[in-house]
Amino acid sequence: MAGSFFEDVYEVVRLVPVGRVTSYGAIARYLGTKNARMVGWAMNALAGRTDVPAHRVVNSQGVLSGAAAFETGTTMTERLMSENIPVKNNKIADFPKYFWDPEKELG
DNA sequence: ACCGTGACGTGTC
DNA sequence: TGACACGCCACGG
Repeated sequence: MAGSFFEDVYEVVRLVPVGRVTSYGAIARYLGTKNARMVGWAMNALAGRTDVPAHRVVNSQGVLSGAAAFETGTTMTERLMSENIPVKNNKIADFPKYFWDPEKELG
């Protein structure tokens, strides 16, 4: 599958269940890289695409650090809210409750 | 092959 | 708590 690092990232993001979120660092560790920035960078290249649920990826604190990359500054928040994920001030409330760890869930 | 860039993470002050 | 510095590495030019 490893066509490229980006594709691997996208594939993991697609595996995130509705109503759940994961973090850049979690994806980075799952893919074996030590740099979460690579994941963030891959997500940046995703701007405008709808075939990957980019809104389900936040930073380690549950903050929607990539909200600015969406259509509007509130698009990411609204998408999460529509999936029953509470967002307050660009941050997910009860983040640990909705966190989905690929390494733990997928193995 | 070198350089700049970057939706992060963690440790320190 | 909050702000800052540094490490990490894939990709395009």
